[in-house]
Amino acid sequence: MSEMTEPHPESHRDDREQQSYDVHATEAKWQPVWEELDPFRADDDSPREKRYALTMFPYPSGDLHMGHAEVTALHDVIARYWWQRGYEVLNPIGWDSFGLPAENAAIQRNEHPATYTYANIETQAASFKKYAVSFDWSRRLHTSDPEYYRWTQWLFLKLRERGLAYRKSSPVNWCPNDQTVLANEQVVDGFCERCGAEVTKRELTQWYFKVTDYAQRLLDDMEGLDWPERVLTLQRNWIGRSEGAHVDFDVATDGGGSRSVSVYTTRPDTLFGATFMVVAADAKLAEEIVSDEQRPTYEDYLAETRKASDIDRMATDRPKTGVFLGAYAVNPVNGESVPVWASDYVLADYGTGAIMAVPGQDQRDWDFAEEYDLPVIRTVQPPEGWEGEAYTGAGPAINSANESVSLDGLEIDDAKRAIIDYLEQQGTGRGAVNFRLRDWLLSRQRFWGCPIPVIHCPVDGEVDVPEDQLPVVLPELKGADLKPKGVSPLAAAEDWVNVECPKCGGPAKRDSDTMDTFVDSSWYFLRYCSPHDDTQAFDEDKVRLWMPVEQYVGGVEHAVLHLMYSRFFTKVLFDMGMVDFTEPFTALLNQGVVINQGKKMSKSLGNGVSLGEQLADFGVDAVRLTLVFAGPPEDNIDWADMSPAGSLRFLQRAWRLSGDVASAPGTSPEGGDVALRKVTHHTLHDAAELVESHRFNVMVARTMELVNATRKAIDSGCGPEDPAVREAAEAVAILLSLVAPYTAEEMWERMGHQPTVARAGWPTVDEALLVEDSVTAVVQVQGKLRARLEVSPDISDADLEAAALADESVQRALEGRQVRKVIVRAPKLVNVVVG
RNA sequence: GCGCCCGUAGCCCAAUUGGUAGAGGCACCAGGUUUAGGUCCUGGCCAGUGCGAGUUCGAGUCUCGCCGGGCGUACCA
Repeated sequence: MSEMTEPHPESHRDDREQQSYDVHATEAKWQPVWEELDPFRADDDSPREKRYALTMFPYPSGDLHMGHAEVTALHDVIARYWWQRGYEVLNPIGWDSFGLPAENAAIQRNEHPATYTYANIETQAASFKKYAVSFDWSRRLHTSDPEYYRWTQWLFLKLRERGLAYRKSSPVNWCPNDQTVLANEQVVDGFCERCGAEVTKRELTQWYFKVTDYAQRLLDDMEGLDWPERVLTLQRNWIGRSEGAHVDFDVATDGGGSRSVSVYTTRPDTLFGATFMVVAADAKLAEEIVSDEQRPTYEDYLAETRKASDIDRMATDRPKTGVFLGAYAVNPVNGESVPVWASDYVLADYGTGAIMAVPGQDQRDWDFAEEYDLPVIRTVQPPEGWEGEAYTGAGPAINSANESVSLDGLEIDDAKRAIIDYLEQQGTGRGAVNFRLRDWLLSRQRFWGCPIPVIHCPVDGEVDVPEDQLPVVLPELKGADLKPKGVSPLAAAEDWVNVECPKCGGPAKRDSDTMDTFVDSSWYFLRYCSPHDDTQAFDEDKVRLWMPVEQYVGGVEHAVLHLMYSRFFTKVLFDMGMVDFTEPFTALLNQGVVINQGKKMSKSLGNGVSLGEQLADFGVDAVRLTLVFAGPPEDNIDWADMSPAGSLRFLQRAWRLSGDVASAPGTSPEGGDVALRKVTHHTLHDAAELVESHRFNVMVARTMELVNATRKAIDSGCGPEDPAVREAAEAVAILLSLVAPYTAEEMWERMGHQPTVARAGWPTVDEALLVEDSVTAVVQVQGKLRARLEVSPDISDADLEAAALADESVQRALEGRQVRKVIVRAPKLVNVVVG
C-alpha cells in the first residue's frame, strides 16, 4: 500500500495518539464553557413542565468523598435525563452548614466556626463544579447564613404561635462528651450517634416540637409515597402506633385515701389476669404512692436505677428487679386488690408510666412474677401441653368473668371489644391509641446553630423576639469561648445574652440554646424555590411551581430523622395554608454505600479510597461511570470489584466513534443502514424506561452495546459514511451526557455540534424501527428445547403450532409418543406435552 | 429472639405477566495490529441460578423448609 511507503501526514502518523483524548485537558476545556452557558439554571417562567430533583445537601466536612461522588452521580442521571426529555428541572445545591464538627474544629484552632465551615464549602463547591453536576448554582444556600436562619427562627415562632413549640422539664438524653442534649433519634443503642459517647440522663427544661400531634397523619400519609419499603417500615416502627385501652385502677394510699391510676394496655382482654401493677421507678407516680414504710427501700432502688445507664437497662437477659411500693390497686373488673410495684422495666415516658401486669400473657410480667413470687392467672387458654411461660398466642379467653360480663370463650379480638365496651359502660376505662413517637427535643447547648428567638423575662416569662428584630445573629465567639461547659457558650456572652424584654422593657435574657441542625434541614427544600427572597421564608407561588420534590436522592441514614422532621414541617405548613401539599418528597431513592474489600472504608482499617486520587487517575467521567455502572443504585458498591480503568477504556472507545463519523452534521438518517438504526432506536427507547425505573447500570450496559454495534458497522458493516453511523454516535453522546458529561460534550463537538450536548434533547424514537421482521420461537418437547424457528412476530398460535410440529427435530423427539397437549405462546414459544 | 431483604460464570452484574439462563463489564486465554509493551480489533473459555422439596406443560422468577450473608429492631405494656 502506498501509505506504507509514504505515510499520510495527518491520518496515520499520530495514529496512536489520535485514538484517545486527554481526560484532564478535556475537563479543563469544558468547565469554563459550561460556566458561561449555565445550562442548568431553572427558570421559574419557563413554559416547560417543571420537575424538582433534589439530592440531600451535604455537611461541609472537608472535601467531597466517594459517598458524595456516588449519590451525585446517580442523582445527576435523573436530573440530566429530565432536561433531555424536555422538562424544566430544579436541581439545587446548598450546605447544611451548622453543626458540631465546625465548632470542635474552631475550639482546636482558636477561630470562629464560620472560618472552617465556609472554607470547606468553597472546597466542596469547586469539587462539585469539576465533577460536573447539573446543579443550578444560582440558588445555592447555606443554613448558617443569617439570611437563611432568620427564616428558621421565623418558622420556630410560627410553630410556637400554633402551640407546636413548647418548653418542658423532663429527663433527657445527655451526651457527656459533646456536652449537649440529644433527641431520641440521635441516640443509637444508648450511645451518641455523633461521637459514640455513652449517653446519660439529665432532668432539664428544654424546647420541644409537638411532633406527636401529627403521629397519625405521619403514618397515614405514607400510603401514597413512592419510597423504599425499608424506609417506610422504619418510619412506621418509629411512630409505633398501637391500639389498646386505658384502664383505671383505684390505688389505696397510706393515709387511707385513694387515687385513680390509669394504665395503658394493648391487651385489655387479659384484665382478669392482672395480678399486680408496676409503675416506672422514675415516674413521679411511684414517688407519690409509695408508703412511708417502703419509702427508704424505694429510694434506694430509684438511686440505683438512675445510676444504671441505658445500656445496662437495655441488656436483654438482665433479670427483672423492683420493689414493692406498699400500695394496693383495685382491679376494676373483679375488685381484687393487687400489689403495686416499682421497676425499671416499665418506662416513665411511655403510656402512663404504669402497667397492669398479666404474667399469664406477658413474658416480661411473667419473669417479674417469678422473681418475686407473684401469682399467675391465665386468661387465654394455651394449647394442649403448653409448658411455656407466658402464653401470648391466640386462643379462647378463660377465667375472665364477673357478675355482669364474661369474656370466656371469646377469641382475643372479640374479647378486647367486649371488655372495652364494658369498661366504657362502667366508666373505668376506654379504648385508646398510643404512639411510641415522642416530641422532638430541639434545644442544643452548643454555639454553632440557629439561636432560639425567645427572650426570658422575669416579668413576662417566655417572650418571642419580634419578627422585625430577626434574625437573632450569633455573637462573634471563637476558640476557648466555645468550650463546652454544660450550658450553651451563648449564655456566657454577656453583651449578647442580656437584653431588654420586648414587652415590658425590663432586663431580660435571650434563650441561650441553639436549635438542632435538623430544624435547618426540615425546610431547605422550600427555600430553594425562592432562595434570595428577603421578605419571606419562601414564596408560596414559587413553591407551588416546583414542589413537591419529584425525586429525592440520599442515604438511608436519614430514614427516621431528617425525613420524618421534614414531613412534619410540611404538614404544619400545610395546616398554616402556606403550602398546598402534605408530603414534601414524592419519590425517594436511597443509594448504597461505597465500601472497599468488603468493609466500610475507615481510617483504622486503612482501606479508604480517595476520590481525589481516583479523579486524578481516571478522570471525572470514568469515576462517575464506574459508580453508575457498578450495579443497582441501592446496592453497596465494593470499590475493589470495580474497574475505573475499564470505564475509561469504554469512554475512549465511545469517543473514537465520534471521530469516525464521516457524514455531515444534520444528515438525515433516513435510508441509513437499517440494522444499525434499529439498534439505535431500540437502545434509546429502552434507555428511557431504564432510567425511569432507576436501572442505570443496565442503561449503561445498553449504551455499551450500542457502541459495540456502531464500531462494528464502521469497521465491517455499512462504513463510516452511512448516516446511520452518525445517528448512532449522536445517540451515544446523548446517552453518555447523563453519566459522562465531558466525554459526551467532546463527542458532540467532534461531530460538528455546538455545546451543550446536555441540552440537545432526547432523540425521537421511530416506532417503526422497533418492530422486528422476525423473532426466534423456541419449541420444547416436555420442557426440553428441541428446535428454534424464525417466525414473523405476528404469527398466529395455530400457524406457530403447525410450524413447530412440522419441524424435523421436533418430529424426531415426538417419535412414538402421543401428543397430549400443545402450549403455544406466539410468537416466542411452543411446548409439546407428550403422554 | 423478632421483622425485612438478598444468594445467577473466577469476580461485578442482566434476564416483561413464570416461557431459549447471559445483555454489559472485569479477569483470563488465543489470533491480528505494533520494533516492543500497552492501546486497539477479532474470537474464545466459564454457571444451570445456595441446598432440599412442592405447585406447573414449563420455575432464576411462585410456595414451604433449611444453609449462608446483609439491614432494621430490641423490655414501648
